[in-house]
Amino acid sequence: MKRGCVEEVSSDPEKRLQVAPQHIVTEVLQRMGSGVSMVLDPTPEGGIKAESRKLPSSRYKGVVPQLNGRWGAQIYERTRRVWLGTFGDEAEAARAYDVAAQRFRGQEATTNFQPLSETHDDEAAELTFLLEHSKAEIVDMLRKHTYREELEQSKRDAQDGRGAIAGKRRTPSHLRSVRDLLFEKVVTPSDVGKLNRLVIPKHHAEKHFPLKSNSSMACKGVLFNYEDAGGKVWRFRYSYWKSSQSYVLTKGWNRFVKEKNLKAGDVVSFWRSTGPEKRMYIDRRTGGVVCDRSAPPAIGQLPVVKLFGVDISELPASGGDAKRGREMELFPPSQFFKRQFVEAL
DNA sequence: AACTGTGTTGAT
DNA sequence: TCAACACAGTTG
Repeated sequence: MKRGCVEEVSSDPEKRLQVAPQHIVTEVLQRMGSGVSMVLDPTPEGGIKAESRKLPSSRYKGVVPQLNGRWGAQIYERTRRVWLGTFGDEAEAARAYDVAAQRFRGQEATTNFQPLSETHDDEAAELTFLLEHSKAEIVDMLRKHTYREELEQSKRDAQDGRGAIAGKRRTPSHLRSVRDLLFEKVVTPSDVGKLNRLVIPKHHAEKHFPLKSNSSMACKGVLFNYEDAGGKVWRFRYSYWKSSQSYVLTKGWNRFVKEKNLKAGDVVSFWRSTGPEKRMYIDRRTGGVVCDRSAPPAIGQLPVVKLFGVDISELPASGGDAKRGREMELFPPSQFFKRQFVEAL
């Protein structure tokens, strides 16, 4: 039910209606809190109580009703369904579908609303944003309802670093494995406790992750994407807490602690790729051992390619084209340790 | 208990 | 591809 604070800051969705809702006509029967066919709802609906159990179809493509009155969004890729999350608002679900459709199928995709056009600066930026992220990343953002927020952040970032490296291409993955260790921290009890935050030592924070003080970024924080040794992407909110005058990773940190079973005394290290991409990596190890700087956590060079425990080296590779598998950056939300989709370009 | 999203199927 | 339906698996 919670919504991202920056929700729908950009383009007005209503003006973008492209595919007219086909069945505006029969506004569907109100969904009573009842389930599909299980509950014998005694509602005196005047004789159509049989129908009253049926879920209302959505007028939007890719949107399906949920029993609780919410809406799910989904898109199909080949034979597989890719779930895009649930939404309280039907149109919001439809917008999620549109985002996925345009990332999965390009600008020609059929959308519920006006598709993104490169003629508007704003929408061109969004198209770029879409291409800069893998399908899995986009889906993850949609499911977590962080898409708008991350899009806006990327626009802000683009403002800052505009100029020199305008039209550069994506760095090939084999060039992304070179990483510099930025710093590491032995986590304290409070870092792994119920405070749900990691304090970044001030000197490291100011050196590697400077926040312009007084900027909105400093108060509300920014989102960081980190990749772990398994290739999974973690998103953390990074911000400055005035009260304690400290830099912290907040939202998202708790999940990392839980999933990695991080304990006080363990060491987390932060890395950055040396290429122009400036990808960031996070790694962890159990307490005490000194890190070997010459051996950064490498992915993509392992003999066996594993994705969340699933060996993907056997997946169909379609003609053995080397280009295939370029974008195998899967990182399904932690709940799904199954092969959701491996995208090839 | 409430909710999410997967398993499955039939229609297009 | 797609949505409808049922309901198992998760989450709060």
